[in-house]
Order: sequence, then structure tokens, then C-alpha cells
Amino acid sequence: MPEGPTIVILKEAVSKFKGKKVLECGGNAAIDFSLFENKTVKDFKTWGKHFIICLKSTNIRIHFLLFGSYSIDEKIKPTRSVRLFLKFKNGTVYFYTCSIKVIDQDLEKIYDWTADVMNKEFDPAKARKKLRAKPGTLVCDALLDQEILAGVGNIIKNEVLYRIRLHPETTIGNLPARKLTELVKECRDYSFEFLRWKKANELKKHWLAYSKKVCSRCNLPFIKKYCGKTKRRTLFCENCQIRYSKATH
DNA sequence: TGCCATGTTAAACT
DNA sequence: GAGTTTAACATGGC
Repeated sequence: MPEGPTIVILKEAVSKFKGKKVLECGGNAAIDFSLFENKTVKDFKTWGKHFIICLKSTNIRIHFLLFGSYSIDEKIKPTRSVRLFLKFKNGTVYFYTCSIKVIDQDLEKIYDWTADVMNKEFDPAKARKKLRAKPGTLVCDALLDQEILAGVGNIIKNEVLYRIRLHPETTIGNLPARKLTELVKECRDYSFEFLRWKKANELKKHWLAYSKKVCSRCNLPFIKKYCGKTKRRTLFCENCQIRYSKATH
């Protein structure tokens, strides 16, 4: 379910509820639902993998973690329990198995929109600067750092590294400047490809590394390894993806 | 059918 | 205290 582009699709899918009043709400989330009733949706926002419903004087933050999902105007499947639903005059949105938090602070104070790869304010130079500040970090870990590249998940990580032919266990400090620039750029570019392909329901068709067995460039089998401190599944080609080192400089 | 995973947090350790 | 490891959450695809 998650990764930044999918949350953008959700935002577009609920846009018809913007400006509408919450007629009824509920679910099994441990929050006070009375805070939302009769409030009007001011806006829907996304920051990385966060989906934020902005109501007058309060916000609801939804994070789908690994298994979360949503549905709109659908009859609830009895096997799934609804964590949160919001009913409007023109329909209902349901959220399942997700983390829900009420945020009363000013969103501008807690979210750095320039870190979100899907945001129009995304700032590649800032991302590069944050990366350069962590020279010992492996690129496979750095890409998943939500403070640096919010919205990038494990699929995007694998695809980006394969596409720019970069070995996941290269340290940031060993990257030539040009490669670092390319890395940040590809995170954003692939995220928008992800968005386009996901909307067309053909995301998997375009995977080059994620869940693949063989490198399409050289036909050698991919290495499957739980890399870095994050220990997330990483598929890569030892032959085609370059591991930069001091000596490469 | 059992295994595994697009993720994060907090507790339990060293 | 810092850093690391483990557990918990809990669904659906293959």
C-alpha cells in the first residue's frame, strides 16, 4: 500500500470530499472522533508516506505502515475492521490497518515539505546536503531516511539503485559528486514514473530490480540481501551496479 | 498453505 | 546514555 506516490493517488481519489463536512465518523482507532464531527475538510495533504486530513483546528495523520489500505464509497468487507471512516454528503472514505494520529500543531512547523520527493517544493540541493552530512551511511539506508527523501520506500530504493547502476552498499562519502546528484534526481524521477505506472495499473510490469531474479542487462542472477542497518530486502546485480570506493576517486 | 512483505515505533538488550 | 536488536502490529499475494 504505502510509498509516496501511492499516497498521492489517495489524495487525488478523495479530492471530492474537500470542502465537505464530516457528517459521521468512527472506527476502532484510539482517538476522540467527536473532534471531527461537523468539521469541514479544509485540505488533504501528503508528506512522504503520510496522508493528512486537514480539518478546522485539527488534523488527522494517517500512516499505512506495511499492510494499510483504504476504500472509497465501498461497502465494508466484513473481514476487515475499519480503523477510521469519514462520511460526507457525497460519499464515505474508509481506512484499514493503519496508524492514526491527531495532530493539533501547525503543519508548517512540523513538516519540511522540501524533503518530500513528491512535493513541488522538493529541494534536491537540500537533500544532497543532508546526504553529504552522513558520509559513512550506505546508500541503501540513506534512501530510506524519511528526513532526507520522504516518500521513498523499498521498491523505489531498489529501482533507483538499479537504474543508476549503483551498488547498494556504497557509502555516501565514496560517491562522486555527479553520482550523488544523479541519485537524488532519480529518486524523484522514478517516484513520478511509479505514480504514472501505478495509476495505469502496470507498476509491476516496469520493475527492473524489485522482486526480480535476473539482471536484464547481463542475465546474471541478482543478489538478494538484507542490506545495511535497515536490513531491508535488496536485489542488485554485482556485475552492473558499481560499488564506489576511495580508489575509484 | 505457509511464507513473506511497499513500514515504523518502542521496548529490551549490550 | 548511545547504539543495536527484537517484537509488535496484522493483511494479502503468491
